[in-house]
Amino acid sequence: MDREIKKWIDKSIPVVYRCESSDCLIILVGMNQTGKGEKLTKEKVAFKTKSDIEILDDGFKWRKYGKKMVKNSPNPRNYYRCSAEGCSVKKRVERDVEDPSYVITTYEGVHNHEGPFRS
DNA sequence: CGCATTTGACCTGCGC
DNA sequence: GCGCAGGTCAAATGCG
Repeated sequence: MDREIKKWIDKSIPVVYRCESSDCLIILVGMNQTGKGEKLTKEKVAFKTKSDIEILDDGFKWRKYGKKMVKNSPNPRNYYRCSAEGCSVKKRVERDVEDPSYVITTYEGVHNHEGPFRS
């Protein structure tokens, strides 16, 4: 995680928000190309939340498409994708290295459709 | 019956 | 140019 954040900092300027009222950390990363001359504009949002399970249902239907073991942490990393058509939003879920009780959920992209309402 | 999930392999990108 | 790491895809299986 630390290395990844460093990577983001190296390529863009991340904005970090902290939820003092609860155990969560929100990191907004606006990836604007800085040195390539291109105009790549990707947005990445990482949520670090204290949770027992890694399947945080945020109202969308996610389809798991991959699992990977990162060297940085002994924990596996899960890759999810929005099941809606035309919606290429990707979600990455992994546990915190220092605090296994924390789950780091990273969203990439924006939903081009209205998400299913969950009451 | 349909769809989501699972695991391993393959491919691409970046670093050295 | 090669090696490593990360990310993605695809086929089979299980469950709803």
